[in-house]
Amino acid sequence: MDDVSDQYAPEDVEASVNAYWDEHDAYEAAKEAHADDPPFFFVDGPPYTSGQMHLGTAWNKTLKDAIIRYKRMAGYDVTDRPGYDMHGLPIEVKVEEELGFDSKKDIEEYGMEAFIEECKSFAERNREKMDEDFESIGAWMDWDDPYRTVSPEYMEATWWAFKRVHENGLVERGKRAINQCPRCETAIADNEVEYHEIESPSIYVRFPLSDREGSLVVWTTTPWTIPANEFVAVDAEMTYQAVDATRDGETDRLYVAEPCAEDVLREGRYDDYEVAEELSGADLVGWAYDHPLADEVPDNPDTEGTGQVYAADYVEADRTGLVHSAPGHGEVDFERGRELGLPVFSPVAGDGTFTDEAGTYAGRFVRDANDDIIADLDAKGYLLASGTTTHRYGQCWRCDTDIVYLATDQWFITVTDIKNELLENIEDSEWHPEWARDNRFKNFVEDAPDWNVSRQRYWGIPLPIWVPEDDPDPDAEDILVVGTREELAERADGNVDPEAVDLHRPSVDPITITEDGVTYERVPDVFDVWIDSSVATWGTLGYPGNEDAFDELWPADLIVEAHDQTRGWFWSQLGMGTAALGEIPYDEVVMHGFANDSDGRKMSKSLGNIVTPEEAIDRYGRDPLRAYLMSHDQHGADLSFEWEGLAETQSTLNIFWNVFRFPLQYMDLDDYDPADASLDDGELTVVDEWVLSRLQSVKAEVDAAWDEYAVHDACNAVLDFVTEDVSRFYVKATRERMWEEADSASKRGAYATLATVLDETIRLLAPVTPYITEEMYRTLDGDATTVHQLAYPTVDEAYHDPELERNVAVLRAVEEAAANARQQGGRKLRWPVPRVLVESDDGGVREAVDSLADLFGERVNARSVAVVESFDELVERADPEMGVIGPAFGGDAQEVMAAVEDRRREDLTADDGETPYAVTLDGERYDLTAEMVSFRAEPPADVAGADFEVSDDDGDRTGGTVYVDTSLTDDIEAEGYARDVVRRIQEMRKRLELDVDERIRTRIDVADDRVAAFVDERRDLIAEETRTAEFDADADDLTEEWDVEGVAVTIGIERLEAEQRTA
RNA sequence: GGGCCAAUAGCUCAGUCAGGUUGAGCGCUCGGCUGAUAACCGGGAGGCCCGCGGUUCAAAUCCGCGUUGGCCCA
Repeated sequence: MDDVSDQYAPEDVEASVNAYWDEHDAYEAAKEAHADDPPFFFVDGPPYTSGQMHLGTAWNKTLKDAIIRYKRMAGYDVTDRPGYDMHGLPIEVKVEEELGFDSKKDIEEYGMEAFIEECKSFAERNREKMDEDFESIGAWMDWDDPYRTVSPEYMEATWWAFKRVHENGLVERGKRAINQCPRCETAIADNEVEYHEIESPSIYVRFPLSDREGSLVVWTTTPWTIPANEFVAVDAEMTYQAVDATRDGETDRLYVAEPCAEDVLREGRYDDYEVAEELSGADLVGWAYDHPLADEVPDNPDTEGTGQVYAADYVEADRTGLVHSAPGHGEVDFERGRELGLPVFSPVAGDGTFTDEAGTYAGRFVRDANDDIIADLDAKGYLLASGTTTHRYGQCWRCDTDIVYLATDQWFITVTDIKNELLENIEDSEWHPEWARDNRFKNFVEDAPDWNVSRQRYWGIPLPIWVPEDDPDPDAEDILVVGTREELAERADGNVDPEAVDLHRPSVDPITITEDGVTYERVPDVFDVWIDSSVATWGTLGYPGNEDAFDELWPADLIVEAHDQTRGWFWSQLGMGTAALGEIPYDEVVMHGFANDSDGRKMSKSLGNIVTPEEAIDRYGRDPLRAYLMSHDQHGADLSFEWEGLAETQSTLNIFWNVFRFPLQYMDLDDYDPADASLDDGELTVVDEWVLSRLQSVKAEVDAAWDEYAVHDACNAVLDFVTEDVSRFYVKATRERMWEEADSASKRGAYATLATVLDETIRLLAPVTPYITEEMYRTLDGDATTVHQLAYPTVDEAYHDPELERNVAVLRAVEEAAANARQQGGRKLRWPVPRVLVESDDGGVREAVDSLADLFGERVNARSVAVVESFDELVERADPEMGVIGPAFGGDAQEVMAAVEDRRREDLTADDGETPYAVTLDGERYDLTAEMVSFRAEPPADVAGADFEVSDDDGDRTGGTVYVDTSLTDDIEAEGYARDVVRRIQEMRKRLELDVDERIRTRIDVADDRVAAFVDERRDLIAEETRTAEFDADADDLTEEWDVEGVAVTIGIERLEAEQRTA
């Protein structure tokens, strides 16, 4: 116990605990201790291995770690396998950057296999770094065996699932409108598209009508989609106008929506116009027009149905009210085109260049061709107006390249076919907070489109789809989907070793399968990386390779992620779980928030407001950071990171440290072992009983909080208990008992109580602050290898006494008021007061104080305590009412006022009963009416009062007033001065660094004779309190002059010779 | 453009579901305590509860419309 540091130094504690954990395999011990407990299947949402830990991931892993530690202590065998998401475009893009690549061509030239190797080693390097990061914040997970999405077993889990999805009839190949990143040359999912403001062309184009005079006017920001225009959409309900517009003497007939007419004509710089006709949108349907770029793009399908007006629900009265529609370049256009049975024309390649189908524009990058297209339209007289506009536009989430919308052939999981099942399965999961599921997640799932799972890339899990070699566009029933490596080995042409095969590209690419005379080859695509993590619940268990664990554990009991995962992992798992197995793969979800900067803004490089976990740990330590993060709302609310808040948390833990350290030296002196503490040994006082009861209440509160995974409530309840109840009240009330030299039942009771409180508090906080609690546990007990293998404390009703808790709550409110009154009376706590009166009209309050009167008297340092319903010594003093006195007495009013002011009621009361009150001035009597004087009740001289307030059993407020009599007697002065002297001697002892029990020689010279007499009178008390063996005028190891209440007191102390030091 | 969440003391947050005198911690300031002492405790100052409407005897709380921030979607 000697090596417990005076000051809570997180870095020292954490370093020593870390070394201890390593040396004693504490993590393994904790796991082993609960190996036979019922299982708890936690699944780690795999972080992506493209970067290092930031504050948000630190929060996430800390929360998971706290829950895992708690669950373990609560008696579960917890699955704690961490995971890493290691495939995907983001890593490819980083590696491309490292290698200086610009396009897929560079990759092909470098060699696919070499490139994939680079991606793999990049992901592995990052993973190892992240292992260290997560371990560095104390996350106890199975770092020796994380699941990695690149491992053959894990990849197999996706194949297996996808095969199930196919068997369920939910795999489909088809043309869809997709987002294409022209740089990465792959389709990207809707949720991989990020939106930003860009400047684009803004053009108004005339589409000349075929069968009548005039033109339709459309507006677009993507001139490059006009070559693929196939129809114009109108709102059937909207009113359209035929407008004869005149410019430079020429008149054009233009068709636009009525609300848009004026704007369009202004844009077209027409001088004048006349409305020739009004029509509904429905009237326009079926009208044919000539494609304005028919000459330039001869391949644009000129079939039955194209080049016409149709109604569509995506039309708004915006710009022109007529919408240029190109099914090959937009999702809504695509859907409507499909309904109408129109062909899909998308003359753009994956790299964003026009194909040969685009005629004169072939080979040009689409956005580079905008100007030519505009010029061609202008030359042909179809350009009504041309300018620019800023608007939101999608870009690739990884390389920030603006996307192009294309219609290409992709592989889909048709989750829209099972929408109802998805929504039903959501109901099987419990979310914290609830609104995240019922509002946010449900809305998202309702709107979710089919899942495009194919990516035309390299670093990913290859699609396990084989298609007939002579049928590149097969129906779903004509494809083969392989579910396992074993199956691949069985069905493949040629030899495949299931143990050795690397499922990555390019090694799987050449594998063919021949069945029933048809040879199949693998489609070259890889999976969308969201597929990888979507199978994490069984991937974690090594399924399908390992079936036992799956049968026992699946589905997951709990997952824990931030709110961005509604669209991510929460969704992908629901989608995959439902499509493959018909079930949601997790039972409970904790959705936490984001770590923002102190202004609530996102931390970002560009804002320069990033706080790293490393910096936070360097400045304040791991436990303080963990406790700080955990003390904030864990259910969906964002955190605004504040350095001051972190500092505050550290000082809270410092209080915990002090509470822990305080009894050690006394226990040490008495050879008391806190590990053997028993509440049956010694005598429990009312404060002991109280703090033990509070401990039961706190455990009940903490238990309820953990049930909801409200880690913040659990953490704060314990920390509040430590600071508020243990430090501020219990320790203060118990100090003197520990200071007693002789062994006593009371002291042993105090030791046992504090040892019990510490033991349980340590265990209650262990999940959140693992280092400091381990250090404390090792100091106090250390019997088990680690505190984290012990059982989480539970409520012991035998020590629960709610009535006592209520009474003490009243006592504390009253005590606070007494301190206030003392301050008003100018009497510091060290000086006793003759009496304290508690006045309350509430019987419950009086009973509470009565029941604890002795304790109360001690705490407020009062010689006597009285509890009364009303304090009968209050003095009513007069306030003259000048509004009445003035008019009544005229010139004498000022003197009357002075005579009335502050007089006691009985002194003012007229003795003849003629009038209520009277005063006499220079022998002349002035009668006063009741209206002329008001009274206020005041305590008598030397008594100060202060109000207090408490809540009663029904939660209503009640209270009263505390009166402190601060009058002095010789006896009180003597004790006051003596205690002032004691206090100074103690400080000097401390300065000399004397042992607590070391005896001294003391000299006291008081400059004032009266005070000197008081001090002399109490020499015994002083000697006892300061362990003074004798008073000696020559004691001078340390001499100091003090000012005690304005009197100079010179004090000297001296060590005794060695043999005399202990009595 | 749409959905969800948040906005309360200088700062971080309770209180909002179930309407009934806005609380705590930190900071500031004044004081106290003292062998937990580079620790600890008390008093005080400090609030148009984001704004505007509405419901109600009564709104921080319920409803509507906005503003700002966060997340998600288009």
